[in-house]
Amino acid sequence: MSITTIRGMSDVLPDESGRWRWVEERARALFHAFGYDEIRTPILERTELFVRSLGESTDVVEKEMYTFATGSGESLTLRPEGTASVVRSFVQHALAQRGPANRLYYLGPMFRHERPQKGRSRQFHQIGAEVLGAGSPEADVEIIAMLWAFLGEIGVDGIQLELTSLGDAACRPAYLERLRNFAESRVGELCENCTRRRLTNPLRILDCKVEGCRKALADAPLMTEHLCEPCRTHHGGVERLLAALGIPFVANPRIVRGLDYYVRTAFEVTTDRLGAQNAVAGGGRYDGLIASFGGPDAPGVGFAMGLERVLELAAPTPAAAPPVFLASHGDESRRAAFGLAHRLRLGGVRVETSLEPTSMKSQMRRAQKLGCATVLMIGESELAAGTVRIKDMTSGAEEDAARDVDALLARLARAPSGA
RNA sequence: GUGGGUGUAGCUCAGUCGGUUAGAGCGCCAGGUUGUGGCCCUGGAGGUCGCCGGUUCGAACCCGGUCACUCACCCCA
Repeated sequence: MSITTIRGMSDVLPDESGRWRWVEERARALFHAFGYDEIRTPILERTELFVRSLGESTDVVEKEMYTFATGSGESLTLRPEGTASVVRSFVQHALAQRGPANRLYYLGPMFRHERPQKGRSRQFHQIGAEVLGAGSPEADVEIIAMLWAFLGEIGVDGIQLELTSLGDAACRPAYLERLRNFAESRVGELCENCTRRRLTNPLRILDCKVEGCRKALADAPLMTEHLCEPCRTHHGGVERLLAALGIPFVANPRIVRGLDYYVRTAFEVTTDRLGAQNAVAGGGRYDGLIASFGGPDAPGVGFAMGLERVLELAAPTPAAAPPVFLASHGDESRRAAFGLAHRLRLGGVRVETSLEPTSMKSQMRRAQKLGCATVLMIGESELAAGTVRIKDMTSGAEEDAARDVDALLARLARAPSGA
């Protein structure tokens, strides 16, 4: 084998692509019911878009982006997440003019240059949704409810919804100061990582897994205890609405988001079944991001879920209808069968045939292997009679029927296999 | 970027103390009645033993290097 996929990027082979399609189609259908429309943005964007939206000192921007320069010296980046592009598009095309709130979803590949491991690859796929232009708790809860409903629909279990508020520009700076001071007072007890992080990204020390840090920070001040009045009201509204919809959540004031743009609501859907990775989906509110890109002062909230991770946890894929096999014997029969297969296919039936002249035995074996419930056969006698033999693979019964496309289509639609 | 584990057929894996032509199961292809599946039987295709170098009369096996995959750290979807 000479040329292979590059590290961290994999093929989705025919045996698994049906599962991907199932999940994607269920998402589209449900999101549609919630009033969301798809938005498709380019996979490649100007590097600046991500640097400015995600934050210069985030891990994603600092070390995980696939960035390269074009011949003319522009710096481009393969998107590491979806929200930045949606916001860019919202501003560029003045989508605020479409109405008070834009409900959008997207789906597709994202790229981060990390060391691959279980549940983490360099090209991965996300399905995400955003509400742009609505700042109410209802918007947050609608999007969480949609996410939660989707995960339930495809049979993902063993998950929990974690929720917190990250405050906003009015209350977060003062809180961060308080947290820094607290960390400073315990600096001797912190791990090496946290000793450094207390300056660069103090929130991060709150979810450190090192035992010593957990103890040292057990009574650290929490953002949720220091929210300003508007943030507190908003957060209370979110919790109340979630409860009203019967969506179970656990308050986790130590949730840390990897991207700088989040304010107020932040949430995560977690599991303990994905190896070291525990996030299935995550999201939150990002009021201010749109304005910072020159758009209207519109608030926004959204989520993204990792498709590979969801695929890992979802129920088995529902079985697809098996094809009908059209077997033939003899050159002339083959030509007749070739034409019939074409017309049946135009009628929407999935028809398998042998593309080479092979024995009836071999064709039957193939049909068996494919799980066909019905096999159509054309040989010398059927050719002469203008009929087709229909075999029921379960009972083994055979009968002859007129070689009439409409009649066959009607019949196959009723049969256990076919359209 | 750092550490651990693993690399033999499409897949899962055997392979003795270093020994002659590298195996099994599954899968794939064909055949076992003249136009008929499953079970069974027979045959066939398919290998740079990850790669490079070293030790040796001789290496899948021992040594060094390297690459890939994988798990974990870090971080996240």
